[in-house]
Amino acid sequence: MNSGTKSKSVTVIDVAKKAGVSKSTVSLVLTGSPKVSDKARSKVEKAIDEIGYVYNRDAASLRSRKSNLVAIVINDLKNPYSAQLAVGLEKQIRQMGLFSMLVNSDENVETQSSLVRNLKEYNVAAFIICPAPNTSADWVNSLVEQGFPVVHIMREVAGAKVATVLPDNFAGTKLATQHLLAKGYKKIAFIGGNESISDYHQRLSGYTEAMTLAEIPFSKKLCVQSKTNRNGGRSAMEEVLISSKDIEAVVCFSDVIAYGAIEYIKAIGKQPGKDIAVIGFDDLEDSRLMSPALSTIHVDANQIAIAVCHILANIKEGNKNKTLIGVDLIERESS
Amino acid sequence: MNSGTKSKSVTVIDVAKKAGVSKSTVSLVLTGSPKVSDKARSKVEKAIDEIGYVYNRDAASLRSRKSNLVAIVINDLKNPYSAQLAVGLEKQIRQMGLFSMLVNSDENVETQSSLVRNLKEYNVAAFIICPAPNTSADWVNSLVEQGFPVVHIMREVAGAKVATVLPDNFAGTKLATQHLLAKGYKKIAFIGGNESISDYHQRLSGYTEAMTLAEIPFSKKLCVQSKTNRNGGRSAMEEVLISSKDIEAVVCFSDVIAYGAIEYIKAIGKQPGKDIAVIGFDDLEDSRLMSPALSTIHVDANQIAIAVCHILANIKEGNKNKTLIGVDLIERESS
DNA sequence: ATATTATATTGGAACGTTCCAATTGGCTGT
DNA sequence: ACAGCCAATTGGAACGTTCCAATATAATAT
Repeated sequence: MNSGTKSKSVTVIDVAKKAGVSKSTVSLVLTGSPKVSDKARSKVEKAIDEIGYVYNRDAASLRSRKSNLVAIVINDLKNPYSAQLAVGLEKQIRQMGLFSMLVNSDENVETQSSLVRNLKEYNVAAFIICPAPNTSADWVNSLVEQGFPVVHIMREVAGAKVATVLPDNFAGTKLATQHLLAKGYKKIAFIGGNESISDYHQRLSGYTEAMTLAEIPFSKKLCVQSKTNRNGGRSAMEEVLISSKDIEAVVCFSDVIAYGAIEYIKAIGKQPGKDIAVIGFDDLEDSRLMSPALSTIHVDANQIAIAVCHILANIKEGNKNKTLIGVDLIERESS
Repeated sequence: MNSGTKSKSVTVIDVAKKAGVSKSTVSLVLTGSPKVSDKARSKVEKAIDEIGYVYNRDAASLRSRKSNLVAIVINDLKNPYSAQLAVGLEKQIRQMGLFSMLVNSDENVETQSSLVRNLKEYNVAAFIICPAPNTSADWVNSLVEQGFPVVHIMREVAGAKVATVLPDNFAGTKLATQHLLAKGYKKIAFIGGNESISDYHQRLSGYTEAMTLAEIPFSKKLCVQSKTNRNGGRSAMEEVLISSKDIEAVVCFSDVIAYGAIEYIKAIGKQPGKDIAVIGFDDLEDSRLMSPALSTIHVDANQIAIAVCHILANIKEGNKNKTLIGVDLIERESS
């Protein structure tokens, strides 16, 4: 198709005729102006219903140079936490009286920039971006310089002059590691995730910080990177167990990684939570339901959404700050 | 904000001046017309780069009454299969040279109609809808009558005059059930899902058909409905085991339901795939990786996306047909 | 050469809305 | 009764693009 040609549209002028007022008055009603009389307003509203008028936002935003479309650029919709976040953002944005559209960059920086290029043409009012790996600061900064409000979520781009909302990754894995230390475990691994994304470094240093404070020397062998999907967790667990058979506990980069790790632990006939303690990060819904239920670091997606919308609402202030969202330790059966 | 006022926009006229041609020529270049000389085209393209011009689709679609925006209205983005489907659709639509925007109805019919009302204002060219439960045929039909191309996916709305693409649910559960029967199981339950959505009935009848053909009398007790999330599967499994302790196998409404069922089976100390066989529906990525790996009915999300785009491309034919996507039995450890 | 056709280019009108400056109408106070 | 004022309403211009009919240019045939 590549076209959606509607026959002949009902315009504001048709409404005006039907209601016996001028098109300007109709426009005022549509934009919710307070300076229109109740009588006129109800006449217009009645006419709109009768005549089946649909507001044409193309014309409106062309003329007014305004938009209430917010783009949410998600890195990977298939990731359950991303999906949860997207849903939370969507709801929150709608509550602000704005409208959101969701697109998926699939962790691909070229797809991401192509999407954003298109979205600019569609006159979006703002961008909420969970940046794909290797997103360049220059790219983001130029987007901002062009006048687009931009908020980053979950990941930081070094050098980007952009407001960023993300969980307190450092505190999270520190908490997780200290929880395992308190249980008496000493040989603790950190598995999953990939150094091409900023949260990896933060989560890794939370772990090393806790280990260092406990005066346990850092061992590179105990840190194994992987893809961020379940399979990645599985093979990272396998790899770390090959080099260090006596591991007592693992801090996982995410819940999904933990799922994979638990799969592998079960597969070799050991019991997660008993033979090897496991703790995740995110607190997905499934983590509570699985068995053994997964201990994890809870990150409230709604809180992130609320913080993002707060920044969006005050974007004129030119907020370029980092907002850290607090995290909670959730202790379940796996640790 | 509620506005994204850009200072002063660079227009097609500025490009024309810079390139030394008329605005009409620039427009022809932008729309990819073949009737513009190579020389003029390259002059224009150079000017566009130099001057930093962004195409204004609001103006374009206002004037041309065309749009290449396709809305994907998903029922529940948190559901992994929906997410997979959404990603597939997005990619496929982009390949057609169109642009897609994703919104989430959250299984709520009011949210759904509010979203669609808004999307109409944004001049979308077509709607791809996975209808929320209790979507009315009248509502859909009026959308079609207004001239919007509409394709339904995954679920049918009785009485809706709309092209629909969905997996062959009936064949799927029949296949699944016959697979279990061939393994020698006779006491087979069907759990999960909810009669408010059309695929439930189709999947249920695939099961009953297979049972009837095997001359096993239908027992209502063996069919337990539930919410479509993991928890639903868990409690459905629990419920069906209370009334019939001797169940040998379960056909699950979906993989997610199967995950819940397997949780419960493990929780009561039995072995899924050994004590009780389990088969799912969808074939999520995790199903292959978990242990025991889940037997399931594979439904190719990309094939669905391709079928949808095919219909979209030929929408002028007024296609109102049902397109069934073939399914495959995937035999793994759980059965 | 000129007439003919095909090809490229062009300026003005139009899409449906909002903005602006101007007008109308209803009050109040004198 | 009239000036003054505030509130509500209004018509025309403008937003940036595409469409259309017309013109300019190039290529071919006579």
